[in-house]
Amino acid sequence: MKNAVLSDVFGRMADIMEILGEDRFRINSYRKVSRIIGDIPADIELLLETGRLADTPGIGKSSLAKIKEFVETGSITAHQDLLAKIPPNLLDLLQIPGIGPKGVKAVYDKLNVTSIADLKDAIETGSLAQLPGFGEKKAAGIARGIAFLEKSTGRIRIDQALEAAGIVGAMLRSYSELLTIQTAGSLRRRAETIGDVDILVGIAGQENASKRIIEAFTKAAFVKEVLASGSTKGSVIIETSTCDVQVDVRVVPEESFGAAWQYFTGSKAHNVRLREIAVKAKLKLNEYGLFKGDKMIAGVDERQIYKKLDLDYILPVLREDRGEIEAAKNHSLPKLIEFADIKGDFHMHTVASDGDCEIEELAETAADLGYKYICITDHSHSLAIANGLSPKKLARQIDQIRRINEKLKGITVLAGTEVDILSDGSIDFDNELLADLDFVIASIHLGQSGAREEITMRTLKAMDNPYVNCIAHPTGRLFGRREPMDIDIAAVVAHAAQTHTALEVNANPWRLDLKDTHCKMAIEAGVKLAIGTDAHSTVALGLMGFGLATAARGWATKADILNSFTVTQIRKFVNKKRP
DNA sequence: GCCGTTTTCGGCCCGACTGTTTTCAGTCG
Repeated sequence: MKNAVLSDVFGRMADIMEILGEDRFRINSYRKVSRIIGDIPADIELLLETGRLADTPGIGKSSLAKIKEFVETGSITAHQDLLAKIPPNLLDLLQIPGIGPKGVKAVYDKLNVTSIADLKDAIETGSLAQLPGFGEKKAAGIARGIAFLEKSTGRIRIDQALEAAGIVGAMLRSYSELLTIQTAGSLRRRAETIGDVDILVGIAGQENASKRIIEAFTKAAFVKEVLASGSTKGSVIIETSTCDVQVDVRVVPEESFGAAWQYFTGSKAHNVRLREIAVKAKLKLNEYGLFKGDKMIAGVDERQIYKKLDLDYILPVLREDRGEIEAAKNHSLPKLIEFADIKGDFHMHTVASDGDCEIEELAETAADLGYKYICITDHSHSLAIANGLSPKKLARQIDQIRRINEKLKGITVLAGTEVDILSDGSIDFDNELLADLDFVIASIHLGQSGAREEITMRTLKAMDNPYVNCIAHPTGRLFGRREPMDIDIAAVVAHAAQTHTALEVNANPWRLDLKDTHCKMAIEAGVKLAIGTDAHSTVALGLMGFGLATAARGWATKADILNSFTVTQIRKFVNKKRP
């Protein structure tokens, strides 16, 4: 929790310094520290104590002192000093697309604008357009930016981004079969949420073709608003079934496609590191290729970019500058979990609780996906709102599953439950009943707003139960709807390792819980991860890929993921904990 | 502010698009 606040403090210091026009390299350092702290899954105090923070690249003496001050006193003097230099609401202006630090400083200095409301007034009265360096068009653009900001919910979920990419991709494919079309950006990296959708188009030959493609894209029927339209790049807002999405299309010549794909996939931090490596090797890296002087030495193929920089190929899910570049240098990148490794799904609901379909339907769909098993995990009786099963009903479902298994070929249905962790940390079913199940996942649904100690205690106590094999959606977050519970993940991970309990990677794009950095933390502690789609329909079994990507973003290999186990191996895993 | 198989000082990644510019700054990714 402190990490997020601290990361924000460094970010805000950078923002203020930028408005004040201070040295941009210094500002960059603050931004980097902000990102690094935001990426750290463990509590910052712990890292500070162990001295590991001081060894972290990017965090120097000065930042370390500020972090120490924050941990000890709860605030940073330098931050307070900076805050005193600007009106409190001025930073809000930076959120508006179309106005940056220079613009914010100008409207503050010249028009005494100190908030978004002030800026709106300045646009309406025309005084913004009068300001040197601005003008009618710029003022109108900023007005649109404010409107967008007021309506937007911020970043979108990955399923929403994929829908937008599908819409634009289909249009581009129908425009010409000869185009190479790929998604890039945070969507390709399968980041947990997406800012805008980046689509890259490769064309062979003709000069004018690029401009025509951008024109066709920006004039397509799905376009709600054009943000930019040039000869190689177009940026628009499109409407999807659930929200408005910004989509950027960039066209590059085929011979540069690999370099461009690398470049537009990011992350920015990853790319900065790569270009630094290029510069050190007396090379230049941009979206058109890797160059030695004027000569292109890589560009068509993305893999060649990494190769020529003396790096092993880094999969998009790892490109966050979280140690993957160092690992690529000394050939120690993990072999990440792949869909082909997945043999089953640990979390799904049937009509017996709040799902839409029968056990057999789930089994058939899973078999079509190539799975060897599924685990049925309906809710338990305390979760009345989800029609949770009584002990009697669960006992009957277990019998039903045994009978179904006698008929099924090629796939095994495991009898399980998603049992509620009650307010005192006890489990919603008796151990006697749990002992009849093949696999038990436990989760908190009630009292999620409890204090940190309480939520953590409940979770740890649940893991002490010898029949609990996995904690489902450990933080309970729902993007845009519910903040994660206040829970000590480091303690949960340590206890999971101790009690031989797996942690779930919930694959639902609303959840992705555990998240990537928490997955990495769990893996480093030797904890197994169980990916569960939490499907309430057969279609939702297809969400596996999101959980898989999240685990892979946490550097998961086959050995870390319970879904790669056979049924026999799962029984062994379960029995190891049982009395 | 951070960092160092060319450096403890002097560097620090790269380009497209827009608008207000008469040669470029600001913003964005």
